[in-house]
Amino acid sequence: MSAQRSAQPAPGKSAPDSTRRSEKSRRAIYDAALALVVEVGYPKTTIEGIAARAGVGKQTIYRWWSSKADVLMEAFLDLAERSQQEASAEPVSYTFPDTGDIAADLKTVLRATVDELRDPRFEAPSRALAAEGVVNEQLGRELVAKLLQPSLDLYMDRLRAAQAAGQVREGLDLRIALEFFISPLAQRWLQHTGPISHEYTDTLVDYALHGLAPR
Amino acid sequence: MSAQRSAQPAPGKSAPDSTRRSEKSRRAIYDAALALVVEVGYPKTTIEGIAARAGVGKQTIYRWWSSKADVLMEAFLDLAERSQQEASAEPVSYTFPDTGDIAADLKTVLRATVDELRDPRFEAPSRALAAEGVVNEQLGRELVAKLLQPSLDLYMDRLRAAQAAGQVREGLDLRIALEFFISPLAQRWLQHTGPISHEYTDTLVDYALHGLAPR
Amino acid sequence: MSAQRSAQPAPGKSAPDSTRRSEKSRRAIYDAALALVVEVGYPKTTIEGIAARAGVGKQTIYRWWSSKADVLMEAFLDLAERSQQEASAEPVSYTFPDTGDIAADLKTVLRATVDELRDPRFEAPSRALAAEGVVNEQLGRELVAKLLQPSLDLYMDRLRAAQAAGQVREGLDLRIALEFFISPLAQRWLQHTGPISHEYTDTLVDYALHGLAPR
Amino acid sequence: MSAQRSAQPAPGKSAPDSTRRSEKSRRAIYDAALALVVEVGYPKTTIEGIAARAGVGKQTIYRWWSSKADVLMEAFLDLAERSQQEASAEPVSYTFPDTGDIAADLKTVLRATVDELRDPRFEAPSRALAAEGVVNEQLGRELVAKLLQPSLDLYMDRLRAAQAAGQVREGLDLRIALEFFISPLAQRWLQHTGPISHEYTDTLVDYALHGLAPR
DNA sequence: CCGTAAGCGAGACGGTACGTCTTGTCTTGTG
DNA sequence: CACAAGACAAGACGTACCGTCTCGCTTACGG
Repeated sequence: MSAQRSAQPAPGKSAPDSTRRSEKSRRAIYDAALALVVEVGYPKTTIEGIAARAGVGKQTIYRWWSSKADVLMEAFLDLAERSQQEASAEPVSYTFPDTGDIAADLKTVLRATVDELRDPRFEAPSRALAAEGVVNEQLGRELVAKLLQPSLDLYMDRLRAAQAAGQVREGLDLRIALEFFISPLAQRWLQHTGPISHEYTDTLVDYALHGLAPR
Repeated sequence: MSAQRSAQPAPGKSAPDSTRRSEKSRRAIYDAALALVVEVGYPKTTIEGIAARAGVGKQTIYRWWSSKADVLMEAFLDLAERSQQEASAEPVSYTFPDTGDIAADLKTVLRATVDELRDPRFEAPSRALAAEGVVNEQLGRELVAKLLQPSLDLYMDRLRAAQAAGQVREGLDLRIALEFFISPLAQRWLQHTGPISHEYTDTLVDYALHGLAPR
Repeated sequence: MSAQRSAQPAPGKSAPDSTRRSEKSRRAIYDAALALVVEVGYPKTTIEGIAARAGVGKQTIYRWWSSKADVLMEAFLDLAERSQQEASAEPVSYTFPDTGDIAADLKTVLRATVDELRDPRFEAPSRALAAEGVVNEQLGRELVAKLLQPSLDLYMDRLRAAQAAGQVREGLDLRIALEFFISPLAQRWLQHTGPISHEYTDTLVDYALHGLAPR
Repeated sequence: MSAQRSAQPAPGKSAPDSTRRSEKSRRAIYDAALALVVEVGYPKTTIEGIAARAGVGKQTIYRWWSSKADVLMEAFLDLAERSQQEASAEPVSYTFPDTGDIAADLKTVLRATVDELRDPRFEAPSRALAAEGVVNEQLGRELVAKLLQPSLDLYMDRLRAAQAAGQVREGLDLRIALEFFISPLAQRWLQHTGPISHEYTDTLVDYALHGLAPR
């Protein structure tokens, strides 16, 4: 992904030949990066440390990625992909449950999200990336596009179905409606403004749907 | 503020005597820190740089603050205080408008918030601190307590008044209700998930109040 | 001594009033300086360390001395004076033995010198001062004048007496003759070019007197 | 030389690979160190200053040397080697003149030594190293072994030849005899106890040989 | 005998250098 | 030619001292 960026002409520097890239090194770097972020935290995770732990030369990292955040982002995307493939038969894309009961479906998904946000394997790198994205707009947008947007699209689809089924008022901007479910949880998690739990997301769904329901 | 922290026993290191602290240096450090964050960004803002720009020895920074984030947080709190005092007759505390129309009042305040989030003087340090808070829970909580909570309390008061006036349904958890106004804006700003504008926050208020209104 | 230097007009800075000087502080500073040089070595002996150990403000040191070497020099002179007063009835000045046998007398004195050079109470500060004097000519000359010269004068007197008694050839430059006894020992001690012992100095005396004896 | 020291196991820190060492940096560091010692004096010569002047990172100094004194010692040894190679056809070792007249030969060599001690290119670093050696026994012994001993050996050889030729008494300890020529000059130079000149060393030779001559 | 001006302990201050750590580039061999 | 290894220039880190500068507090003197 970053390799795509690097594959751009990159004036003056001839781009590396990605066909000869060592898959073993890539894996080792991902693993080292994620492990270090979990163990010592993002700020103390250094490129040198990743290289040493991965048994890789520093140049191998600089050749393929442009920054520590870039490494971590790819490592995390890879982690997310792999753990999805574990969890589901379908290779790449999540599916959003559709039992016909929009409230129940949203609660199910949000409960799963809460669990994920609390899983320490995910929490450390997610926070690190989120923090980086707050300050670095380019990386932030990339994160949103690659990590967040796919999920949001599934929500949107489900909400559209609910709207078609008359469970959500006509004419609503679903992008904004969606935020009533997502953003409060996001903010509590990002800014430590409150505890997150299944009860909390359930309440969120109830309150928000109340406002979205047809009159 | 940091002085209060430093006033804790601080085992092994005798705490500095805050009565002899140089006010001039403190001011110069605040100004330098804020200016540098705006000019070169948070990661490239260094303690050495702040010291040099403030015309101050590094030790004077390390004596009174524990980290770059700590310096910036106090500098920002100080900035916030000063710009409030400029803006209002009342010395320290904001007031939340209460025209009797909860929708209008919320829109007013949120529009002001949008303006503030876009003011470059505020944006750079706020983002830096927010990012730091995402990753560093202790600092995150401190930020929330000192910067966010006072504002949230004013929202809560206003919502309670609206509830008393019958504009908001009885029995609602206002802390959660509040998040419908605050969190979507916060997330859009923090994560660059969407544009923020007066129109957006107006819509937010309309949608959210719809769900909170009495049946 | 340094007070005498400081008592010079010192343009711009009014000289401190030495009549009001705290004797207790001076003593404490001497003791601290000597103890630290013995314990941690000269380079790691700092003015701050001396002040802290002496329970004295830094300014009290800077008021009366111009440098670490200056403090140590006075402290050492004081030590030398005190240990002389212990050792002899006569208050200040050494005496050089005169048994009529120049060889025996020189051997006696040089043996005592060897013992002193090996006394750890003296060795650390002496080396420190000597080293400083190698590099800092002004201090070096001061050291020679105050510490070395008085002893050398006694040697000269004794050699003159020996010359009068016909034990040393007429017409010799005694200042140079003297160096045959003193310098080899000095060099061995200063530069670690060889071991120093009573046997060594005895041999030195024998060899040297051989060259100085009348033909 | 330091590389040899560094080649010791050096527990915990893997030793740097001296085959990849930058010769250019080494030269630049030597030059900078010597120049700074001459220009600003040893105490004001800092590692940072050397690095800056040599256009070298500080780490490059710390990688190969353990202290300022260590750098200077190697720089000085290198200087000494280079200026010997300039002066003589024979690559490394000095030669001591042997005209058959021991007095004349000693005077020649000592006059040359006096000239060297007064050459400002040599004086500043020599004094700095000598001073360091007074206080730091390990470094002192290293200095003696590497700088002084080779010269002393040549003296010894010459004295042995003189002894064989009947110009010096049998049975004398030549190591001690040697000191009559060397040490007085050394002390005058080190401790500023007297002026040094060709006349002085000539006298020294005359007086000392007098005592060493056969009866 | 009382104020006032020193010396004093304390320690904050603007600085400089320390020795360490990391960055991103470059170089040297190996596979 | 990608790679592991790691030397290199650069520069920030947090610490230790430097020498100067207030602070209050004795402490002795001089009006």
